[in-house]
Amino acid sequence: MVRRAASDNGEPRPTTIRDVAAHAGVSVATVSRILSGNYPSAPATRTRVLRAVRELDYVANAHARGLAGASSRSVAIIVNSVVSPHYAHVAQGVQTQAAVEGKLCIVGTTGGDAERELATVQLMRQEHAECVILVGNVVADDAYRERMVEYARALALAGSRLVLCGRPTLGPDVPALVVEYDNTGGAHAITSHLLSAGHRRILFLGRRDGYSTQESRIAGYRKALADHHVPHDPGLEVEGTMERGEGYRMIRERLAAGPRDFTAVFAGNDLIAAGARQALREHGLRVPDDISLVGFDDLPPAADIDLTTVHVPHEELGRTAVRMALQRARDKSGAPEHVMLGTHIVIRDSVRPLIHADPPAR
Amino acid sequence: MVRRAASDNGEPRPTTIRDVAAHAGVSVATVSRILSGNYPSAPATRTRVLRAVRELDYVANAHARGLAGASSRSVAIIVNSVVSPHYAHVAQGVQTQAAVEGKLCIVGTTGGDAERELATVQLMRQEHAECVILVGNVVADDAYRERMVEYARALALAGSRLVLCGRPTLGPDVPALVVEYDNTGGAHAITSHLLSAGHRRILFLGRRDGYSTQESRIAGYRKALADHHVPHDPGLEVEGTMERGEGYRMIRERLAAGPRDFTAVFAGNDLIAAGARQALREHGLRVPDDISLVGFDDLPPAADIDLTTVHVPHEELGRTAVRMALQRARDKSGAPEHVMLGTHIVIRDSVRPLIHADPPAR
DNA sequence: GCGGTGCGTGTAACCGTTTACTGTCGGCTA
DNA sequence: TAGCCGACAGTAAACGGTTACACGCACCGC
Repeated sequence: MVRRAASDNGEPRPTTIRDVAAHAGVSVATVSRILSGNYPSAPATRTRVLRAVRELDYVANAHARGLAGASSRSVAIIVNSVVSPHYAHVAQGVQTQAAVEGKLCIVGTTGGDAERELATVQLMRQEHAECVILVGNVVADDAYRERMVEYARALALAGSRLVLCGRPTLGPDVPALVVEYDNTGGAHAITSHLLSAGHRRILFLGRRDGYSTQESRIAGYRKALADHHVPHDPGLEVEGTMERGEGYRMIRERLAAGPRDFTAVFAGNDLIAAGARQALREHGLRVPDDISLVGFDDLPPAADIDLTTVHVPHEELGRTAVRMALQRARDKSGAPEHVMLGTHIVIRDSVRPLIHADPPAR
Repeated sequence: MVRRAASDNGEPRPTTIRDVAAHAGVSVATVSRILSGNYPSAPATRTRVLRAVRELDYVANAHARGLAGASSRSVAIIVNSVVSPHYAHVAQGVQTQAAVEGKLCIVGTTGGDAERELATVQLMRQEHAECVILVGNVVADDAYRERMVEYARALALAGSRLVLCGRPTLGPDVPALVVEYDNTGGAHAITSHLLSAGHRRILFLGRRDGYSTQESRIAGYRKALADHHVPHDPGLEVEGTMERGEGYRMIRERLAAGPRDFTAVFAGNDLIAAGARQALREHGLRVPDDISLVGFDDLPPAADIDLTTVHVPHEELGRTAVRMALQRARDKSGAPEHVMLGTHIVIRDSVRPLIHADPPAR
């Protein structure tokens, strides 16, 4: 069947590689090769083809390319939410590196729901993204883990690499790359900072179970206490989710329940710290004069409220994830499988040395 | 050529629709129809096919689908940056609505650069996204506008709809949908709020030229002054970009330049307001006791600093953009082309009535 | 008993690329 | 001058779906 020329019927359609080939008087293979770049071609032909591309305003169809070619030229990122600064910064890193490598960036959100996360991974599987970057924690029961392992295998089979970004591995024999950051070290450092300032009763606000980043942070907190020979009081670890409102609630309830038995607060992230700060202020306690407060993440609220916190290299995390995955696609053997990025504390103005011992009530 | 079965050679590959068809003992057409949903099919066949899909862990190849089918099932959003709360919230809305409609979400970032924006639109054109949502302002020279119009036509030709989200239209005969929000009304309302509290000398912090949202906001500010018969002093309009640091800088420089000649500050957005607030505080001026301050956007920093501001329905903006575009894809005639979303002021604690007239120095 | 109807399914063309395999041609070597 | 080689370019077979068209068959009314 003869192919329609762009002008021979009423309905216009986007120009295809065949139109370009015809216009330049060459075959489609030649056009394809010249556009792909790295094939030998006569300068004259090359010029003719490029001129045809320009004159016809041709852009290649990504679906056809993805179908025929080996690679989809796209990178997928799956996060809890796009508005949460933590994820947004990682996503920014992913997007940046994707652009550098000439890849498209696809995003999916889960709202923290394990079921939606699994569904989104399937979606990305359909898409044959070159890599699927999973960011953030979900509470993982065994059924979830099992299905995720199955999906990880399927992804590997389809040629895309799964990258776990700041979350626990799936197991030794599951094909996945891991890029994480030093939660324990950061928590240790900032707890030590408080301890060095004389604080002994430090309230920890966050999650204890199921969320690996929080578990690591609390581990760092405990280890710092131990290293400084300060007895560990489980009663100082308060449980709450990672939102601003929860920080507010935790402090409110704690202060309502009895006399204050702590001189410093270590919030599991900056959002919680912001909420906690508000509750403290409403209770007449000013940071840092009356009480010291630190957070974790070094994200927007932190600078605004002069919070001493732990800096997490969020964008670098995203960039590294993409880089690792694509590097591994090129060179199966030489590329790293596991990267740990460092963290460091950022000192602002939310900690004061403890002058005289504030005797704990409890 | 006979098609390989999944097991007949060493290299495994993802299962295709043919594998499913073979496994279920039907033709590929039947599988495709059953999976697409809306075709009549015998219950027995249907069950067999679905079981085969499950047993073989089949997922359709999105590229093949996009190539063969009419629609790409994807939605594209192009923003300045993913970390900026304004864009992040719009993106969240887009993502949410895309998920509801079963579409994939592709994101591109421009960093505010017109050239990158154009390149990103081309990228989305390759992708044949069902709609391309452009958010945010760029300074538009004529060359830019001309190329964008050309791209808009090309997008329309390829069957995807361009949506301009909170940015000026491209012209009457350019195929594009527009969804915007009431900047002028919001600025008018919040300026009136200050005026009603007795303020007469209100410093405006923001951009005057080239950025349509800021231009609309300043127009609302001026109109409110006029409506309240307050003389307009161009000297009270301070020029700066939309970052936090700029708010800080503008206030610093203003206060350093001479005696304070204003009793309230209207910041072009909340970020600027946060920066301004810090500069004011460092200058010994407390908000709201010594000076009133309002912002625009109602984004995260606003609640933290108790800022009275204008609420912009960011997520709704994103959702509406997707909904409009897809609705229009279904029904070319009946769908709206232009939507204006309302804004309203949110009163917190950053404005105080002016008790006695603070005589302007200038 | 026969054409009509409609449901359910199969056949195969097509979507727009990439790329393995062939072919051509000019120039160089022996 | 024959033979070979390398540089370019063309032919056509994939890639994995969707869907127009054709077809078989059960059931209907006459």
